[in-house]
Amino acid sequence: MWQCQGVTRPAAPAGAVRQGSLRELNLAVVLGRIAAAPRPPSRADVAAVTGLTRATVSAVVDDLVAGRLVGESEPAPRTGAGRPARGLVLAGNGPAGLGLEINVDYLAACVVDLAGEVRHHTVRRADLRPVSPADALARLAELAAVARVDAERQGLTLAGAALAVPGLVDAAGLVRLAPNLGWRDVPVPELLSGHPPLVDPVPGIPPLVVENEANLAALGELHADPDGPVSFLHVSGEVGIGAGIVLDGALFRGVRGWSGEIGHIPVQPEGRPCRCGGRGCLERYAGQEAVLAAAGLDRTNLPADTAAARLADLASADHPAARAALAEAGQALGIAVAGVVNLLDLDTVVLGGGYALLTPWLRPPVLAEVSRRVLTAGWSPVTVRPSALGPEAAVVGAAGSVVRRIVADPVGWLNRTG
Amino acid sequence: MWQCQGVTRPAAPAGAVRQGSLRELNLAVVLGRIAAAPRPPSRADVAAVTGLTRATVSAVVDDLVAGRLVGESEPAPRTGAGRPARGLVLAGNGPAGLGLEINVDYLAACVVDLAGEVRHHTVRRADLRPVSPADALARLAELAAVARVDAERQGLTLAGAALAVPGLVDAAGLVRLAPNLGWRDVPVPELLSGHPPLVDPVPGIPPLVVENEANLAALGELHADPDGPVSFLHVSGEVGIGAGIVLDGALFRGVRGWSGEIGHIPVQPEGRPCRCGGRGCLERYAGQEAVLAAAGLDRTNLPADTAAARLADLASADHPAARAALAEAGQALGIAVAGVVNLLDLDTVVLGGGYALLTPWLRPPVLAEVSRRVLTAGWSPVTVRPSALGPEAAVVGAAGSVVRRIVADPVGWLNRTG
DNA sequence: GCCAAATAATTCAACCACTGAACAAATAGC
DNA sequence: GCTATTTGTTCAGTGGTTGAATTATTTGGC
Repeated sequence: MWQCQGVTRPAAPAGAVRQGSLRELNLAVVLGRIAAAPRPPSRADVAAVTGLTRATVSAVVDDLVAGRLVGESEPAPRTGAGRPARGLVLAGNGPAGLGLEINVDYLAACVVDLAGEVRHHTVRRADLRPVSPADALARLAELAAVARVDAERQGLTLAGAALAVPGLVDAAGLVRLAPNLGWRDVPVPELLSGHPPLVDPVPGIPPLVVENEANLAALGELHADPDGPVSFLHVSGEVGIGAGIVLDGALFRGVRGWSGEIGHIPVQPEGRPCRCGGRGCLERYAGQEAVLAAAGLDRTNLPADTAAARLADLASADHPAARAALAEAGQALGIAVAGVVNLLDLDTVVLGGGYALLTPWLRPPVLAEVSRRVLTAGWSPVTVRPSALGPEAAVVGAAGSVVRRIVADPVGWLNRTG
Repeated sequence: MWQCQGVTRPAAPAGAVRQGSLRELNLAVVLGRIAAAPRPPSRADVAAVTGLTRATVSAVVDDLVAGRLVGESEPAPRTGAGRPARGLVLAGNGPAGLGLEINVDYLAACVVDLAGEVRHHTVRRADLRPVSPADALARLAELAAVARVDAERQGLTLAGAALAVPGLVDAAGLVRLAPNLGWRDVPVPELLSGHPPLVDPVPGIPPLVVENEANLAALGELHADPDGPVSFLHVSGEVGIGAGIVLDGALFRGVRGWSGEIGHIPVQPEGRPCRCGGRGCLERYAGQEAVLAAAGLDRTNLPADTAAARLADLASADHPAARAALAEAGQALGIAVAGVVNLLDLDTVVLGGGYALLTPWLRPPVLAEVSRRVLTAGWSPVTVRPSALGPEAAVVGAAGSVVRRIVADPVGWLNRTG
């Protein structure tokens, strides 16, 4: 009688449900089930799970197969008596997503197919700070062209691209600020428009999304582990510190897409001045520069992407300054994370980017601060674990965001004219 | 060509769309449109906005009118030539929500109809700290019974109830901890089960939801201003400090419903010890107790609910200690809010509860810290404004959460057997 | 005062996609 | 080889939307 449940998000009555929407919605439902299933399901399995009849599922699957979104796995999984089922899998010769990344000392491109498999991956190391944005994007376009050729050779069609950038991006793809690259107000889509198109346009799928790398890394982590938590904080420790917030299986971007600036959460209100204008920001205690300085390392002759590995080596060898530096960084990180957990009630924190390698030394102080400062820590333990993808999370997440979009709404792909 | 847009939440393929779902979904769509319209729309208006045909809208509206969810406003709005439209309004004689609140020094009950109008409101002042949870809930049940009679006298049917509690509530309605009430592990639904039922059961609508007051207050604020922001932080300053986070028009509750514990965000990592076990929590700098002490007021002979008014009076009269106390509280609040805004990229902060009255003195220091510490403050101003509902936000929000649920999913009400 | 234009709401045959049951296909076990 | 069992397809039936035609009710011009 006194059944209780939380105040849930209202079932969004976004748009009206027209006649044809029925099929459109069920295409997404069936495709989503096939994508989420641990092993290739039969039509009958899908029908049982969704509540649709087998007749309907068959009809929907026919459409999906005709549109190269779903294939049948020939060696059907055997169960027992009865006619053997034909397993349904996401097509490996249909649409794919192009992931791109520009970072301080490398460019990267990768291709991910519908099933989430990485089918192509290139990283080109280069210090991009002295390079103009236009030149950097020109080099990126070359990588993209190579990726596209490789994808087509494998029977894939690039349906969209996402570019990870270490900075703040607005809704139009303008990079407002990427401090570590030295970029300010760089109109990425415009600068790329002179180059050959990256992808084949598909209705409903934006050809290029420019997004903060920490956000895309969080998405990558989300999709890397289908059985993982659906709500978590992903903290990327690079030169700066960014965070991606995943809530209920979706990236939370904030009002303007600028969420996750955890690096500027105050951890010592009147502490060290920060280039953001504030004082005592987390970045000044747990950012790469601060940790290297505390460990007594000279960052000028240490490539940014090897700093974490170097620190991990030293810490493994019981180097006292490195250990102390990581303990201090972990404590600062823990103070910020405690605030986040108090605010958002998350139960999982993923340490990504450079932090992934350093998890053994960062986790204890982070957990100590969390258990001390989080009101609900007694009832609900917080898990702190390293990223599964590490530094590749952003590119892979970028490519994955494209295919996820197609899985969530396959109608555009199915209706494409090409 | 290079159209850009953010990585959006995937269209949730929650459940399969069966044949009948079509009508169910459209009932919600049409009802939602009628609810959201600034003035009573005609059937034709709804058809134009939703994209459904007028024939369909008429059929759907017939169902809604038959189910007492929608009525026709007799004095139809005149437009020009043509047959006059009949305005559609949410019914004032259909379902309503019962809002309840238990706080430190009062009990409250209110009834809100589908349109969001408050049709009944009672507050009973009493210090509930010395009262046992069972007795407190017994008194609350009396208030509820009175509210129910009044609602029925007005032709309303109570379809569900929500109870606001100043504490942490789990999914089963168990109040794990309500420090200022002195409650710990109070099974509210069980204690209320001996009393006459609060509401008439409706399928799909939980008869009683127990929820944190700050969360419900944020919902109240959301519905109080239909043209207001859909994402904001609502900070309730009472004895403790709680926050409700509204994202895209929905309350964000966290993994276990324990989000919003902004009072325990560290603002001085090694500062004043807090009863939560941590140090330097916001509550120790901007909570009622801290502010009163800083202002030189004795909180023991000052009822909790008049403390804010007293402070506002003193501050208005240029009382130096009160001014200084509020400046210090505002600064601490600003540090915490800056962290939240950096993390979530919100552009609106609503000061509620006791803070509403104190906004003139809290806003400047809060804004100062925000503009100093938020990375994106230069491009995106943050608005800090007082709550529109003030201390009534939680009860009204509680009752409103019930009717919102019905509007979002009217099928349960329409299919009820009663 | 009457008629045309305009807008609102309803009616109705057509159609689309799902439903449910029957049926064909394919295998395991006896 | 026969039965039980499960998968997948076929097909008439049905619910709900569609679009056009029709009715209803007002304004405005002559």
